[in-house]
Amino acid sequence: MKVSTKGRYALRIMLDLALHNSGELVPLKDIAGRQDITLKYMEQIISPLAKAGYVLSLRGSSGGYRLARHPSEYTCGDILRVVEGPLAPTVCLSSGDFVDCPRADECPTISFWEGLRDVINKYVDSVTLEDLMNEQLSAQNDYVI
Amino acid sequence: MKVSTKGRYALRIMLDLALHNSGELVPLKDIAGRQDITLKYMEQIISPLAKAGYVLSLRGSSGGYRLARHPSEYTCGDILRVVEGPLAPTVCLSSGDFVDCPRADECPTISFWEGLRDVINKYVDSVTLEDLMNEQLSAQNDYVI
DNA sequence: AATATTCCTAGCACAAAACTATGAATATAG
DNA sequence: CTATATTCATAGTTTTGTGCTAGGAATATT
Repeated sequence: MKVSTKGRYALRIMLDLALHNSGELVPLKDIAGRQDITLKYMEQIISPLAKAGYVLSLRGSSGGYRLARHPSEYTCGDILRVVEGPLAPTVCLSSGDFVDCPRADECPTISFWEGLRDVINKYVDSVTLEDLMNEQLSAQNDYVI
Repeated sequence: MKVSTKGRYALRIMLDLALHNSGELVPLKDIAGRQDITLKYMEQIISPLAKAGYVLSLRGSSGGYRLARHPSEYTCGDILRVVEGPLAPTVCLSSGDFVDCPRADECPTISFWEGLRDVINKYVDSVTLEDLMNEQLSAQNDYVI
């Protein structure tokens, strides 16, 4: 029941972009330095986020990435699902309809797992990138005072 | 974010025991037949459940397992945690206190993950083995009628 | 004594996760 | 217009975990 590093890193990358959201492009090298994630691994993680239109990119010198929307318009669930796939606790609930399992009809645990899937998704969709930003900013204030 | 087969099978094994809870001992071989799980793999899965006192066992001919308590006294969370370990979405939340992560203090996502851990555990602890039994039994009735 | 079970431990095959590596495409800067 | 800095695409590698298989000891019943 663990979220992979891709999911966790994706959240940190998006949060980093949100905190440096001046309108200018932020090169991955900068984020890599701040977040202790290798450049090459980050490229792989941000790639699906770019394809999903969550971040905008420009190549070449002084290129980089920036958010496509306001931080309040991304839920953590949005971001996690893009890099992790469906947030479902079983394979039979991952592929839209329960194609795989021959026991699906009579399965006494399926509705339990559906319930779990639903509370997970409801929760991760209740927190936005902006919420994480505020968390971060208030923690910094605590530190300064 | 997947539950392993151990967790899923553990639930099915416990449910099978609950549905055959006549007071007699049920040998794993019987459960293996009904549940399409190999005997040897089931042995491994039920072992921690026996050690946790969730099932009682007797060796030898006409030995087997039975539930230690009434089905209503097990939550799905209880069972899953015994075989899967802590139901936490990150390693840093799995080992009691966040020992591992040097970033824990300033981590802006930790409370998000704590929230996720909490909703997961709250949900899995809200469903009991008896609930699964009722699900199963009413499904069977549907089928018969 | 034979048999049927749980219990214990080790190993193995496969898949997935977590990176690393190489280099092409492309935009800017000087 | 060349050097440089970036994204983009793809493939390879290493490590870890999952999902089982195997063999046999211990123990209770028949």
